[in-house]
Amino acid sequence: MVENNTTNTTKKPCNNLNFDLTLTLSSDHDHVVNKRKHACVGGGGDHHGGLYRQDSVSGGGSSFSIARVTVKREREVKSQESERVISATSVEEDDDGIINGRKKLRLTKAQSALLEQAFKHHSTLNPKQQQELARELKLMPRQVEVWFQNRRAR
Amino acid sequence: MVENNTTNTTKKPCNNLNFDLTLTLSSDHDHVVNKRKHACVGGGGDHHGGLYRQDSVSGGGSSFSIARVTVKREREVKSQESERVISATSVEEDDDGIINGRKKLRLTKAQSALLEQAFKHHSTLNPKQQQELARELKLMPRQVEVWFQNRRAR
DNA sequence: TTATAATATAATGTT
DNA sequence: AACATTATATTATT
Repeated sequence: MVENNTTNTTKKPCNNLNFDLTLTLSSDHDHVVNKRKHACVGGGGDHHGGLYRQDSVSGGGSSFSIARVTVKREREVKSQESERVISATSVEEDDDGIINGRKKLRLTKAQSALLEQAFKHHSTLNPKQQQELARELKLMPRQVEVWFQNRRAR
Repeated sequence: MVENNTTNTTKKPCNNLNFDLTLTLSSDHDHVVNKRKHACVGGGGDHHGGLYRQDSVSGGGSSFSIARVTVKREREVKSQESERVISATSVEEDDDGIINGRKKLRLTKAQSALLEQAFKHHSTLNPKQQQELARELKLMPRQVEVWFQNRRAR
């Protein structure tokens, strides 16, 4: 057999359940983005760990739901009406979820900006800087690291 | 999920370079191009392959065409034909009124069917299969790849 | 609006 | 860490 292609990708992208709730705030110009996800009851859970969640807000150990703010560029609206929606994604397991498959988090503008700034300084970070940055961004060091790797790759 | 390929290492070292050259052919009718505005906070960091239409029927006369040549060089020489994938894309107006930019092609039924079949076998393809499939479908490998990605995501 | 092709990017794996 | 690939989210088009 010359071609041994046994890439057993029996991974089911069955992840957690997402609730979308929309609330309106007033702020700059962001936009509504609502995405439907399929809900899956957490059954298997064979996934290898590796991903972490970004969250950790003061408040103790209760489960907290991260809010992903997806910003979308307006076409050419100059109205300063402010209506933006924050879709908060509630996850059932949030303690130290290793149950996460491959969640893709979207960095906020602030986070990206900060990362960019840091990138301008050094394209690579020392562990110390990495930790620091991660702390500021409320991200795991690994995520910061990954970001830098991806950034370098562009 | 680490499947070893000890017997075969037909991996894709993927040392590809992309040349993109644009040639204009008899554009006697100007039209509005699409707008691909994407201002990222990253600031000058996006590069990704463009994907253009293939399958030109070349019926009409007035069209504005863009050709993108993608030359893939492989580090590992193959005993067989080393085929460089040259995809020249023309844009026509009859069958698909697609202009450059992000054009969305519509797959024919036959194409979809074949892709579906292939998908049933493996939800992912190795480069070789991808190339083969692309060849049969008269599509660019990239498009096959994208199709599989989207299919998986469903 | 829905469906889907195409793109961008976060995360993973390999070398 | 670079490099390659996959997964997922978002954008754009029909």
